[in-house]
Amino acid sequence: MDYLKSLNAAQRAAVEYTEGPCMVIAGAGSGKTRVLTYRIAHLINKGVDPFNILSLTFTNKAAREMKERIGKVVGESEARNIWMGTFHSIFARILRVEADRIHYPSNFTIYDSADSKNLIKAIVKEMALDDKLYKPSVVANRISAAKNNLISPKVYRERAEIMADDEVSGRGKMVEIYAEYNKRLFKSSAMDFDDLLYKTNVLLRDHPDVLHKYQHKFKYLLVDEYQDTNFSQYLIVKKLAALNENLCVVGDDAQSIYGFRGANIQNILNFRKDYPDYKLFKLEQNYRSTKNIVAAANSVIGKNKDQIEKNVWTDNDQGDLIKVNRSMSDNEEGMFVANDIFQDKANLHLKNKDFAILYRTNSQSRAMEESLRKLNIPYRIYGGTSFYQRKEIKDILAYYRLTANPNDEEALKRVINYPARGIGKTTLEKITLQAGASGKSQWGVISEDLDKLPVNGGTKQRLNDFVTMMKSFAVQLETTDAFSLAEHIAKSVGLLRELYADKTPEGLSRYENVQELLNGIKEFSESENPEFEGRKPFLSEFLLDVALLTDADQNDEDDDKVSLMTIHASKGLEFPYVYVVGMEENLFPSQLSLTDRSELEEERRLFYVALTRAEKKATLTYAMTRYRFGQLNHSEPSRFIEEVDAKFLDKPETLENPWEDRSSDFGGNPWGKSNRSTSNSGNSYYRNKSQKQPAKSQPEPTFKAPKNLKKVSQANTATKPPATKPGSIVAGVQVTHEKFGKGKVLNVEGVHPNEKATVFFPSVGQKQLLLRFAKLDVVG
DNA sequence: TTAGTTCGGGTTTTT
DNA sequence: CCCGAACTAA
Repeated sequence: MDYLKSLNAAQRAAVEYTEGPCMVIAGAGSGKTRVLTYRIAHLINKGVDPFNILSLTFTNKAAREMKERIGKVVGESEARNIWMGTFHSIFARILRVEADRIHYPSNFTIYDSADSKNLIKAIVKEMALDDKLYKPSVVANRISAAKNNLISPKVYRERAEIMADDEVSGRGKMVEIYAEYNKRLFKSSAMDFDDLLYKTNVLLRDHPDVLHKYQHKFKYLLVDEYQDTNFSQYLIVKKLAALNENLCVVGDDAQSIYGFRGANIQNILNFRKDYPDYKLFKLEQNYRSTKNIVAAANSVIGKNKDQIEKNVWTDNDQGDLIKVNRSMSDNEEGMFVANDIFQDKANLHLKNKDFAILYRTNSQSRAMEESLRKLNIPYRIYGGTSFYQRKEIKDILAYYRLTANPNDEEALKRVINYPARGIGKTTLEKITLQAGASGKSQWGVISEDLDKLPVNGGTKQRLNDFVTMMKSFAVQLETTDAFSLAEHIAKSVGLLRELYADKTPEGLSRYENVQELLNGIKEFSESENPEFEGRKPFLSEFLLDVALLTDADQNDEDDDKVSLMTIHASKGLEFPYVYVVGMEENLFPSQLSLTDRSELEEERRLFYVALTRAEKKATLTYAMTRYRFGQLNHSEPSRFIEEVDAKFLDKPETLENPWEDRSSDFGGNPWGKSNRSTSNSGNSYYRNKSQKQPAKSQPEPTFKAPKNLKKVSQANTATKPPATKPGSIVAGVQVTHEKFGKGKVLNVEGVHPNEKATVFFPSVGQKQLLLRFAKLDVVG
């Protein structure tokens, strides 16, 4: 048991205390993962069957990596049998097994947040509510909060204070939306993210035999990032652990950054109430960062009121001070960071992957990317619009989803008219209406009750063709392997062709993305997994977890690239050199957090997380001006810079005067002289300087003028009489058309208001024009 | 019904 | 600036 020797006293105690409840408070960089890994390895070495261990992590990637590390100690064949994954993926798996208990099919679809919001949007529209008031994001958050606190629509109605909240905000119909939303999910054989936890609670509550089964199965429970669990998750853990109480939770209250998602620090604080005889371990020695970084981070987090007392310290070197840099603009900030990386790399012989750039919001990546590209520094963005969120990927996945689960409403809406097949908005509305009235899904309506649908024959035919096509895919679900069917569908619906035809750079990348997805499915098809008993997996099996995959789960080629990501995404990671950019008021801390103490404290913890990612050196940067929604705005340095004890900062005097001449900063920068955008930024800086005021106060008159002009010209066209007088257009007359010029009417057919004229224009040839629309003037 | 265009509004953070 | 919704033209 060599691994025990590599642990310090506190770590070792936590690893060896295997029976009974315990909590490990793990300061940043204190070897938490190490403890978790060895604890599990230790359990297995002591004879615990891996099948009896459930370990819940925050990301699937963390689970994968931990399994790998455990495998190195106890052997891979043992490690693979541990139940390890995120709450969502583990309990989705269990829900599929036990689906019939809660009256769901086991192949239920998992709606991602975009699907949820679309459904909410549709419901708000159907209920004829004000979509400004009932914004999908607002409604989704409210429903999500309810579900995370195990409040069903029924309970919601009974809770006066919740209902009162809605009334006060003018959203009294919230609970009606919630109820309908759940109904529609069920009808679609779908669950949203929160349902995966909610329904697990229902399952364990209403089916004692099931609870019993899993209590026996999971004799040892571990929960990582416990500070980020919500009530729903807390209760699942509590129930599962109730029999054996071999529960070990690991976390750090100082790193709780998911309060907006319902995470509840109180879960940590309440642990002692649920398990009065619990054992507490504190990991306080930091192995990651320099003394300066640790002390600076401590000085920041000390400003928070709510926290568990601990003393994080380190034996590491003193290290560099934390550098603070001011730039004139967001672009210049990007240039500074890229330039700094470039120079450090050369001077200190570092690799790209030694650097990370962290920001509060995804939109900040752009300025960084541009600058890195200019210096040919390879980088990788984590998060952002994830691969699976891209339109082209969601479109094609929607076909697969609908094939596997025809009741999936969101999938059906996505593909029924894409690529365009003449089934428009009106038709879809009729289908939805009838689905609501009949209790059937939309698919049920078009596949079973098509003759009752009040649409014309052509539309009926097209709907029928669509149904026939989808059925032809469905029959192959269990005969054709995942890749073959996926490829067949992509080709035969014409999606691949349509994307291939688009030769714009964006179109090209869309096509490549779809190819990448197909490659992924191919890989999956050929993977050898005992679950599939020697045959190739089916497409439905590929779909099971796809909604739970995120960018962080993408294969992590050990490329030598600079990492760019949000601070949230950086949790649990570490890098020698870290830049925290956009250190500005209203950005970090976020504007939305300023009115609420607990939210501001969460922002501060976020800053703490950012700082403690750094091993050797941290750099904080902020810009005086920043583009937001395409508009230049003035910004102030973040209060968090002030909150770091000044003795840990390298904050040059020159920062005091924002308008001094800094043009020499550009001397010897690696961009060279020819680079236009460098000098562009310089120009904007000088322009600001000469006006001696920040750019924000400029009212931008030049911006508005053309807008007004446009409006005027629009009004003019609107007041023009609709050109064609009824009855004046007959075969033989000469006409003029705004675009096509002179022409001769050859024929007029159809009855009002659908008269269609065939007109010959010497300029463009023969045209069919609807008189109701076309502006035709009779000549003479 | 569809395609093309304009308009308005949005930015936290993510399983 | 960038997206989707709404509007407009055919």
